[in-house]
Amino acid sequence: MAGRAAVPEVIWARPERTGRGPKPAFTRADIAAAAVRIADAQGLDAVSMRHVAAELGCGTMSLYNYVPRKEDLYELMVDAASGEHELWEPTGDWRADMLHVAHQTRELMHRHPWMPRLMSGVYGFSPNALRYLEHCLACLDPLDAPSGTKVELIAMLNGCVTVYVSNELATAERARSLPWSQEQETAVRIAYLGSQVASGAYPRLAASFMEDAGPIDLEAVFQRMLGRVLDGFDPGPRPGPRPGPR
Amino acid sequence: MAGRAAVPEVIWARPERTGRGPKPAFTRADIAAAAVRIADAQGLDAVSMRHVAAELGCGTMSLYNYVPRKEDLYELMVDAASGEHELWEPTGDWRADMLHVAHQTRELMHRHPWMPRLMSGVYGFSPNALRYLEHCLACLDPLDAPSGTKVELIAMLNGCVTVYVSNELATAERARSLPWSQEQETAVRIAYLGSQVASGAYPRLAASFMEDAGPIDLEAVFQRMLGRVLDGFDPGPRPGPRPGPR
DNA sequence: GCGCACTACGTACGGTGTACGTAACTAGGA
DNA sequence: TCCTAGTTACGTACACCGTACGTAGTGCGC
Repeated sequence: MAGRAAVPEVIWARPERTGRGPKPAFTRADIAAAAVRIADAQGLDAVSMRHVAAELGCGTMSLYNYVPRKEDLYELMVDAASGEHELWEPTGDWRADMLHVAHQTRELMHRHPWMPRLMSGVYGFSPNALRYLEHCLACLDPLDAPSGTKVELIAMLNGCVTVYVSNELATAERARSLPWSQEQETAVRIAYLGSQVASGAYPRLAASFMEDAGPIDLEAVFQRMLGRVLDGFDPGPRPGPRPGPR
Repeated sequence: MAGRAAVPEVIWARPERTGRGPKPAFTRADIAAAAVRIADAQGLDAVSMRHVAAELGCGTMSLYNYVPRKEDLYELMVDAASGEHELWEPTGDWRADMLHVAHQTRELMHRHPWMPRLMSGVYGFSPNALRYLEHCLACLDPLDAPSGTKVELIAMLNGCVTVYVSNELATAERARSLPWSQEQETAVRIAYLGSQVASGAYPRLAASFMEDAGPIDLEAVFQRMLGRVLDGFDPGPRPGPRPGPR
C-alpha cells in the first residue's frame, strides 16, 4: 500500500541473501564475530559501526548493507554469544540440568561482559536463542508442569543470572577503572558509607554491615540464589529454607 | 604524592557545597529533576549534558560544576526516582509488606521507563537507596533470618522486578516505535516465528506456542513470580508449588 | 582589603550514527 | 545474447555527543 517502509523488521526476518547483484563479502557470522572480538577486547562502547567495519576491512557504510541499524548489530552479537552455549542430552534430573545451564550462562557472561547490558534490549528470539530455549525445555521434560510454567522458570532463572552477573561485573568494573588504588577507593567508600550509617538514620543497615563485614563468597551467594529459584518450581518434598552456612 | 587525581569518587562522597565562591544557582535536586523530566518525556537517549543544561537555563559546561561526569548525572536521576518510594510503618506481615514494595517498584519503573536500564550501572548506595534499603529491612524485622539472608532477599526481589519490568517495557517499546501498524508487525513476527517453529527443529517450543496462544496476563505472571521469590525465604508451612490457574 | 576558590560559559576536538549520492557488478528475463 | 534492475561498495556530509581547556567574574575567609 504505502511506499516501502524503512527497514523496521527484526533482522532475523530478512533473508541474509536475496540472489541478485554481486556476492556479499561477509556473512552475518563474520560481522557478529568481529563485533564480539572488539567488545571482548575493548568493551562495548568501542563497538561502533566504524570500528567494526575497520575490523572487517571494509568501508563504514558498507556495513549498512548487512546491518540496517546499530541495534541489529547488537542483536547479532547476542545471538553469536548465545551460540556458545554447549547443549547436552538431558540427564533426566531437571534440577541438575538447570543448575548446569545457569552456571554455563554465568561463565558465558563473564567471558563476554557486555552481554547483560545487551540482553534486555534485544528481540529474544534469534536462532540461537530459540535453540537454547528448546534445550531448556528438553531439560524440563521430567518436570510435571504446564509448558507456560516451564517458560516462566526459564525466564526467571535467566533473569536472576543476568542481574546477578550484572552486579558482579559492575563491582569488578568499578574496582578496575579506578585511577586510585583499590585501597584508597575502598577507604573513601567506607568513609562515606560509615558517615551515613553512623548518623544513626539507618540502624538496621548499620547492624547488617557490622554483622557481615569481610569479603563475601560470590560463588556461594550465586548457588543459594539458584537453589531458591528452582525450589519455587519444585513439586518434590520440601527441603526447608536451606539455611546454609551463613 | 601523585598530582591530584581527576574526580574519581562516587558523587555522594563529595559535598554539594564547599562554602567558597559565588552561590551555586542550582541544587543537585534541581538538576536531577530536570534530567528526569527530559527522560520521562523524550526517553533516556535525549538526556544529554546540553539538553539538561538547556532545561535548567544555563550553559552546557556549567553543569560540570555540579556533575563531574555524565555517569554521575545518571546516579542523580536514579536517586531522585528512588526518592519516590513511599515508605510506611511496617505492618508486621513481612510477606505482605515486601509484595507491596515490589508492586510499588514496578509502578515506579513504569512511571520512569529509563530506570531499569540505569539500575545496573549505578553505585547503589545513594541516600535514597539507603533509605529504601533500611525500610525493606524494617519490613523484614518479623522474619527470623540472618541479616545477610535478608539483604539477599531484597536484592533478589529487586532484581526480579527489574528484569521483569525491563521485558515488559522492551515489548511495549518495540510495539510503539514501529512505523508499521501493530497488526503488520505482529504478522511479520508470527510469520518468522512460525517458519522457524514449523521447521520441526523446535518441537517443544512449538508445542508451547500452541498451548499458550493468546494474550498473557502480565499482572498474574508478575504476581506469581513474586510469590515464588518470597517462598524461597519463607520458613513457614509450605503452601505447595502454588499451581495457580494457568 | 586581598587573595583564592569557586561559578559561569564559550570554543574546540575527536568521536558517534546514519542519510544520501555515485560507481561497479551480476543475475534474471527478453 | 544483451539489457536492466537490484545489490554491493564506499566517500562525503550533517547533526549531535561528552568533555578538555581557557577566561572572566564573584564573594567568602583570612
